Amino acid sequence: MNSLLRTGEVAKKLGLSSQTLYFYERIGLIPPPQRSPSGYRLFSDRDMARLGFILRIKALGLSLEEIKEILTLYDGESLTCQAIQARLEHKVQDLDQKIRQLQALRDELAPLVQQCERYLNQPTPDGECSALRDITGGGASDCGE
Amino acid sequence: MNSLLRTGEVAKKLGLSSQTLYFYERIGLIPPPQRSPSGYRLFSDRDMARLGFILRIKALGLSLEEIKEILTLYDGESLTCQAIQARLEHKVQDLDQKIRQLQALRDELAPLVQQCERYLNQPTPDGECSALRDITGGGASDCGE
DNA sequence: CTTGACCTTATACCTGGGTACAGGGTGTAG
DNA sequence: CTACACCCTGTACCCAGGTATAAGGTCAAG
Repeated sequence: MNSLLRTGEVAKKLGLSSQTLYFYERIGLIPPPQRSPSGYRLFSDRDMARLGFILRIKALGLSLEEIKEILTLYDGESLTCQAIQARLEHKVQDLDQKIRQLQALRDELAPLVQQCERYLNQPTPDGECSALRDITGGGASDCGE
Repeated sequence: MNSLLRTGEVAKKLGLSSQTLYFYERIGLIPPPQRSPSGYRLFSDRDMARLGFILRIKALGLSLEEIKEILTLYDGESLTCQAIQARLEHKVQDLDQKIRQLQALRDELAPLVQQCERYLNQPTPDGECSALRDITGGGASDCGE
Protein backbone atom coordinates (compact mmCIF):
# COMPACT_ATOMS: atom_id res chain seq x y z
CA MET A 1 0.00 0.00 0.00
CA ASN A 2 2.82 2.37 0.82
CA SER A 3 4.40 2.35 -2.58
CA LEU A 4 7.47 4.31 -3.56
CA LEU A 5 7.46 5.71 -7.05
CA ARG A 6 10.33 7.00 -9.14
CA THR A 7 10.32 10.33 -10.88
CA GLY A 8 9.14 9.06 -14.24
CA GLU A 9 6.28 7.09 -12.73
CA VAL A 10 5.11 10.06 -10.72
CA ALA A 11 5.34 12.26 -13.76
CA LYS A 12 3.30 9.89 -15.88
CA LYS A 13 0.70 9.43 -13.15
CA LEU A 14 0.21 13.14 -12.68
CA GLY A 15 0.67 14.28 -16.25
CA LEU A 16 3.82 16.27 -15.57
CA SER A 17 7.34 15.95 -16.89
CA SER A 18 10.23 14.82 -14.71
CA GLN A 19 11.78 18.23 -15.25
CA THR A 20 8.74 19.85 -13.73
CA LEU A 21 9.13 17.71 -10.63
CA TYR A 22 12.76 18.74 -10.31
CA PHE A 23 11.61 22.30 -10.79
CA TYR A 24 8.99 22.07 -8.03
CA GLU A 25 11.61 20.64 -5.71
CA ARG A 26 14.09 23.34 -6.64
CA ILE A 27 11.70 26.16 -5.83
CA GLY A 28 10.76 24.54 -2.55
CA LEU A 29 7.20 23.69 -3.48
CA ILE A 30 7.77 20.06 -2.53
CA PRO A 31 10.30 18.78 -0.01
CA PRO A 32 13.17 16.65 -1.33
CA PRO A 33 11.84 13.11 -1.44
CA GLN A 34 13.62 10.02 -0.19
CA ARG A 35 16.44 8.63 -2.31
CA SER A 36 17.36 5.10 -3.28
CA PRO A 37 20.93 3.96 -2.52
CA SER A 38 21.90 4.94 -6.05
CA GLY A 39 20.36 8.37 -5.76
CA TYR A 40 17.01 7.92 -7.46
CA ARG A 41 14.15 9.94 -6.00
CA LEU A 42 11.48 7.82 -4.33
CA PHE A 43 8.13 9.50 -3.84
CA SER A 44 5.98 8.25 -0.98
CA ASP A 45 2.19 8.25 -0.80
CA ARG A 46 2.51 11.34 1.32
CA ASP A 47 4.56 13.03 -1.40
CA MET A 48 1.96 12.00 -3.92
CA ALA A 49 -0.81 13.45 -1.79
CA ARG A 50 1.03 16.75 -1.59
CA LEU A 51 1.55 16.81 -5.33
CA GLY A 52 -2.10 15.98 -5.85
CA PHE A 53 -3.06 18.85 -3.61
CA ILE A 54 -0.75 21.17 -5.51
CA LEU A 55 -2.23 20.22 -8.85
CA ARG A 56 -5.81 20.49 -7.68
CA ILE A 57 -5.33 23.92 -6.21
CA LYS A 58 -3.22 25.01 -9.17
CA ALA A 59 -6.08 24.03 -11.44
CA LEU A 60 -8.18 26.50 -9.45
CA GLY A 61 -5.85 29.17 -10.71
CA LEU A 62 -3.63 29.88 -7.74
CA SER A 63 -0.01 30.67 -8.49
CA LEU A 64 2.77 28.40 -7.29
CA GLU A 65 3.74 31.14 -4.85
CA GLU A 66 0.25 31.23 -3.39
CA ILE A 67 0.24 27.45 -3.16
CA LYS A 68 3.56 27.54 -1.38
CA GLU A 69 2.12 29.91 1.20
CA ILE A 70 -0.81 27.61 1.82
CA LEU A 71 1.48 24.61 2.11
CA THR A 72 3.63 26.46 4.61
CA LEU A 73 0.55 26.94 6.78
CA TYR A 74 -0.27 23.30 6.23
CA ASP A 75 3.21 22.22 7.27
CA GLY A 76 2.96 24.42 10.34
CA GLU A 77 -0.27 22.61 11.20
CA SER A 78 -2.10 25.88 11.07
CA LEU A 79 -4.02 25.25 7.89
CA THR A 80 -7.36 26.27 9.23
CA CYS A 81 -10.61 26.87 7.57
CA GLN A 82 -10.14 30.58 8.17
CA ALA A 83 -6.68 30.60 6.66
CA ILE A 84 -7.68 28.91 3.45
CA GLN A 85 -10.90 30.84 3.29
CA ALA A 86 -9.03 34.13 3.50
CA ARG A 87 -6.76 33.14 0.65
CA LEU A 88 -9.59 31.89 -1.50
CA GLU A 89 -11.54 35.04 -0.87
CA HIS A 90 -8.55 37.13 -1.78
CA LYS A 91 -8.23 35.19 -5.00
CA VAL A 92 -11.88 35.67 -5.84
CA GLN A 93 -11.48 39.40 -5.35
CA ASP A 94 -8.41 39.36 -7.57
CA LEU A 95 -10.39 37.61 -10.25
CA ASP A 96 -13.27 40.06 -9.92
CA GLN A 97 -10.90 42.94 -10.44
CA LYS A 98 -9.25 41.35 -13.46
CA ILE A 99 -12.64 40.61 -14.97
CA ARG A 100 -13.73 44.21 -14.44
CA GLN A 101 -10.57 45.51 -16.10
CA LEU A 102 -10.94 43.25 -19.11
CA GLN A 103 -14.58 44.18 -19.45
CA ALA A 104 -13.77 47.88 -19.34
CA LEU A 105 -11.25 47.31 -22.11
CA ARG A 106 -13.70 45.29 -24.09
CA ASP A 107 -16.37 47.94 -23.74
CA GLU A 108 -13.93 50.53 -25.00
CA LEU A 109 -12.96 48.45 -28.00
CA ALA A 110 -16.36 47.19 -29.09
CA PRO A 111 -17.82 50.59 -30.09
CA LEU A 112 -14.83 51.17 -32.35
CA VAL A 113 -15.65 47.98 -34.19
CA GLN A 114 -19.23 49.21 -34.49
CA GLN A 115 -18.05 52.52 -35.89
CA CYS A 116 -15.99 50.70 -38.48
CA GLU A 117 -18.96 48.62 -39.42
CA ARG A 118 -21.24 51.63 -39.85
CA TYR A 119 -18.61 53.28 -42.00
CA LEU A 120 -18.24 50.22 -44.18
CA ASN A 121 -22.00 50.04 -44.70
CA GLN A 122 -22.44 53.73 -45.26
CA PRO A 123 -19.23 55.58 -46.04
CA THR A 124 -19.40 59.24 -45.11
CA PRO A 125 -18.93 61.81 -47.88
CA ASP A 126 -15.56 62.86 -46.48
CA GLY A 127 -14.29 59.30 -46.88
CA GLU A 128 -13.17 59.08 -43.30
CA CYS A 129 -13.80 56.35 -40.80
CA SER A 130 -14.30 57.87 -37.40
CA ALA A 131 -12.97 54.82 -35.56
CA LEU A 132 -9.72 54.98 -37.41
CA ARG A 133 -9.57 58.72 -36.76
CA ASP A 134 -10.20 58.09 -33.07
CA ILE A 135 -7.39 55.59 -32.85
CA THR A 136 -4.80 57.35 -34.94
CA GLY A 137 -5.50 60.58 -33.09
CA GLY A 138 -7.26 62.36 -35.94
CA GLY A 139 -3.99 62.65 -37.74
CA ALA A 140 -2.27 61.29 -40.77
CA SER A 141 -4.61 58.59 -41.98
CA ASP A 142 -7.76 58.56 -44.01
CA CYS A 143 -9.89 55.52 -44.45
CA GLY A 144 -9.97 55.27 -48.20
CA GLU A 145 -9.98 51.89 -49.80
CA MET B 1 6.62 73.90 -35.76
CA ASN B 2 8.63 70.95 -36.96
CA SER B 3 10.58 70.46 -33.77
CA LEU B 4 13.19 67.79 -33.22
CA LEU B 5 13.31 66.31 -29.76
CA ARG B 6 16.03 64.34 -28.07
CA THR B 7 15.43 61.03 -26.35
CA GLY B 8 15.02 62.43 -22.87
CA GLU B 9 12.54 65.08 -23.98
CA VAL B 10 10.46 62.54 -25.84
CA ALA B 11 10.56 60.23 -22.85
CA LYS B 12 9.41 62.96 -20.48
CA LYS B 13 6.67 64.12 -22.85
CA LEU B 14 5.25 60.63 -23.28
CA GLY B 15 5.87 59.31 -19.79
CA LEU B 16 8.34 56.66 -20.88
CA SER B 17 11.98 56.08 -20.02
CA SER B 18 14.76 56.59 -22.56
CA GLN B 19 15.53 52.90 -22.22
CA THR B 20 12.01 52.07 -23.33
CA LEU B 21 12.50 54.17 -26.47
CA TYR B 22 15.71 52.31 -27.26
CA PHE B 23 13.80 49.12 -26.63
CA TYR B 24 11.00 50.05 -29.02
CA GLU B 25 13.57 50.88 -31.66
CA ARG B 26 15.42 47.64 -31.05
CA ILE B 27 12.34 45.48 -31.54
CA GLY B 28 11.43 47.41 -34.68
CA LEU B 29 8.31 49.04 -33.30
CA ILE B 30 9.61 52.46 -34.32
CA PRO B 31 12.06 53.20 -37.15
CA PRO B 32 15.50 54.55 -36.20
CA PRO B 33 15.07 58.31 -35.92
CA GLN B 34 17.37 60.94 -37.39
CA ARG B 35 20.67 61.54 -35.63
CA SER B 36 22.51 64.74 -34.77
CA PRO B 37 26.12 65.04 -35.95
CA SER B 38 27.26 63.73 -32.59
CA GLY B 39 24.94 60.78 -32.70
CA TYR B 40 22.03 61.94 -30.58
CA ARG B 41 18.62 60.70 -31.67
CA LEU B 42 16.32 63.43 -32.98
CA PHE B 43 12.64 62.61 -33.04
CA SER B 44 10.49 64.42 -35.59
CA ASP B 45 6.82 65.32 -35.30
CA ARG B 46 6.14 62.31 -37.45
CA ASP B 47 8.05 60.09 -35.03
CA MET B 48 6.09 61.62 -32.18
CA ALA B 49 2.81 60.92 -33.94
CA ARG B 50 3.79 57.31 -34.40
CA LEU B 51 4.74 57.01 -30.76
CA GLY B 52 1.48 58.65 -29.76
CA PHE B 53 -0.41 56.14 -31.86
CA ILE B 54 1.52 53.30 -30.27
CA LEU B 55 0.73 54.47 -26.76
CA ARG B 56 -2.94 55.08 -27.47
CA ILE B 57 -3.46 51.69 -29.00
CA LYS B 58 -1.31 50.04 -26.34
CA ALA B 59 -3.58 51.59 -23.72
CA LEU B 60 -6.42 49.75 -25.45
CA GLY B 61 -4.66 46.57 -24.45
CA LEU B 62 -3.05 45.44 -27.70
CA SER B 63 0.34 43.79 -27.40
CA LEU B 64 3.41 45.37 -28.94
CA GLU B 65 3.38 42.55 -31.47
CA GLU B 66 -0.17 43.34 -32.50
CA ILE B 67 0.69 47.02 -32.73
CA LYS B 68 3.65 46.19 -34.92
CA GLU B 69 1.38 44.32 -37.28
CA ILE B 70 -0.98 47.26 -37.53
CA LEU B 71 1.92 49.65 -38.13
CA THR B 72 3.24 47.40 -40.86
CA LEU B 73 -0.10 47.71 -42.62
CA TYR B 74 0.02 51.42 -41.99
CA ASP B 75 3.50 51.71 -43.45
CA GLY B 76 2.35 49.74 -46.47
CA GLU B 77 -0.48 52.25 -46.92
CA SER B 78 -2.93 49.46 -46.56
CA LEU B 79 -4.28 50.38 -43.15
CA THR B 80 -7.90 50.25 -44.07
CA CYS B 81 -11.00 50.36 -42.04
CA GLN B 82 -11.48 46.64 -42.67
CA ALA B 83 -7.96 45.80 -41.58
CA ILE B 84 -8.14 47.60 -38.29
CA GLN B 85 -11.69 46.48 -37.70
CA ALA B 86 -10.67 42.86 -38.14
CA ARG B 87 -7.89 43.25 -35.60
CA LEU B 88 -10.06 45.04 -33.10
CA GLU B 89 -12.77 42.46 -33.48
CA HIS B 90 -10.26 39.70 -32.93
CA LYS B 91 -9.08 41.44 -29.80
CA VAL B 92 -12.61 41.79 -28.48
CA GLN B 93 -13.16 38.08 -29.01
CA ASP B 94 -9.91 37.37 -27.17
CA LEU B 95 -11.07 39.49 -24.29
CA ASP B 96 -14.45 37.79 -24.21
CA GLN B 97 -12.78 34.43 -23.96
CA LYS B 98 -10.44 35.52 -21.20
CA ILE B 99 -13.34 37.02 -19.28
CA ARG B 100 -15.29 33.78 -19.62
CA GLN B 101 -12.34 31.75 -18.33
CA LEU B 102 -11.80 34.00 -15.35
CA GLN B 103 -15.47 33.93 -14.53
CA ALA B 104 -15.55 30.15 -14.69
CA LEU B 105 -12.63 30.07 -12.27
CA ARG B 106 -14.28 32.61 -10.02
CA ASP B 107 -17.53 30.64 -9.98
CA GLU B 108 -15.65 27.54 -8.98
CA LEU B 109 -13.83 29.29 -6.17
CA ALA B 110 -16.67 31.31 -4.68
CA PRO B 111 -18.75 28.33 -3.44
CA LEU B 112 -15.72 27.05 -1.57
CA VAL B 113 -15.53 30.31 0.31
CA GLN B 114 -19.23 29.97 1.09
CA GLN B 115 -18.69 26.45 2.39
CA CYS B 116 -15.95 27.70 4.67
CA GLU B 117 -18.22 30.44 5.95
CA ARG B 118 -21.04 28.05 6.69
CA TYR B 119 -18.66 25.77 8.54
CA LEU B 120 -17.32 28.65 10.60
CA ASN B 121 -20.83 29.70 11.57
CA GLN B 122 -22.03 26.18 12.23
CA PRO B 123 -19.28 23.62 12.66
CA THR B 124 -20.42 20.13 11.82
CA PRO B 125 -20.22 17.45 14.52
CA ASP B 126 -17.39 15.70 12.71
CA GLY B 127 -15.26 18.84 12.95
CA GLU B 128 -14.54 18.88 9.26
CA CYS B 129 -14.89 21.70 6.80
CA SER B 130 -16.17 20.37 3.55
CA ALA B 131 -14.43 23.05 1.49
CA LEU B 132 -11.10 22.11 2.88
CA ARG B 133 -11.87 18.46 2.32
CA ASP B 134 -12.84 19.23 -1.26
CA ILE B 135 -9.59 21.00 -1.90
CA THR B 136 -7.24 18.68 -0.09
CA GLY B 137 -8.87 15.73 -1.75
CA GLY B 138 -10.63 14.36 1.32
CA GLY B 139 -7.31 13.46 2.80
CA ALA B 140 -5.02 14.36 5.62
CA SER B 141 -6.47 17.54 7.03
CA ASP B 142 -9.24 18.35 9.42
CA CYS B 143 -10.54 21.80 9.97
CA GLY B 144 -10.23 22.13 13.71
CA GLU B 145 -9.33 25.45 15.16
C1' DC C 1 29.54 -7.00 -22.19
C1' DT C 2 26.49 -4.13 -24.47
C1' DT C 3 22.31 -1.90 -25.35
C1' DG C 4 18.57 0.87 -24.05
C1' DA C 5 15.48 2.89 -20.86
C1' DC C 6 15.64 5.36 -17.15
C1' DC C 7 17.74 8.50 -13.67
C1' DT C 8 20.85 12.50 -12.08
C1' DT C 9 22.85 17.40 -12.24
C1' DA C 10 23.79 21.81 -14.21
C1' DT C 11 22.93 25.11 -17.42
C1' DA C 12 20.65 27.67 -20.90
C1' DC C 13 16.53 29.06 -23.13
C1' DC C 14 11.58 30.65 -23.78
C1' DT C 15 7.62 34.49 -23.53
C1' DG C 16 6.59 39.99 -22.96
C1' DG C 17 7.78 44.23 -21.76
C1' DG C 18 10.66 46.27 -20.26
C1' DT C 19 14.59 47.85 -16.19
C1' DA C 20 19.33 48.33 -14.51
C1' DC C 21 23.88 48.78 -14.91
C1' DA C 22 28.68 49.70 -16.80
C1' DG C 23 31.59 52.31 -19.36
C1' DG C 24 32.18 55.82 -22.34
C1' DG C 25 31.05 60.34 -25.34
C1' DT C 26 28.84 65.23 -25.68
C1' DG C 27 27.56 69.77 -24.55
C1' DT C 28 27.05 73.68 -21.77
C1' DA C 29 27.59 76.72 -17.58
C1' DG C 30 30.59 78.72 -14.42
C1' DC D 1 39.16 73.40 -16.94
C1' DT D 2 35.90 71.10 -14.47
C1' DA D 3 31.43 69.82 -13.15
C1' DC D 4 27.26 68.05 -14.37
C1' DA D 5 23.43 66.65 -17.04
C1' DC D 6 22.50 64.31 -20.72
C1' DC D 7 23.35 60.90 -24.48
C1' DC D 8 25.19 56.44 -26.53
C1' DT D 9 25.97 51.13 -26.77
C1' DG D 10 26.00 46.64 -24.91
C1' DT D 11 24.91 43.47 -21.64
C1' DA D 12 22.57 41.37 -17.98
C1' DC D 13 18.56 40.94 -15.27
C1' DC D 14 13.46 40.76 -13.73
C1' DC D 15 8.72 38.18 -13.45
C1' DA D 16 6.33 33.01 -13.88
C1' DG D 17 6.43 28.51 -14.95
C1' DG D 18 8.43 25.90 -16.85
C1' DT D 19 11.17 23.34 -21.37
C1' DA D 20 15.41 21.76 -23.61
C1' DT D 21 19.92 20.12 -23.83
C1' DA D 22 24.34 18.14 -22.42
C1' DA D 23 26.94 15.00 -20.03
C1' DG D 24 27.02 11.54 -17.23
C1' DG D 25 25.35 7.40 -13.73
C1' DT D 26 22.23 3.03 -12.95
C1' DC D 27 19.97 -1.09 -13.88
C1' DA D 28 17.80 -5.06 -16.09
C1' DA D 29 17.55 -7.89 -20.31
C1' DG D 30 19.79 -10.43 -23.80
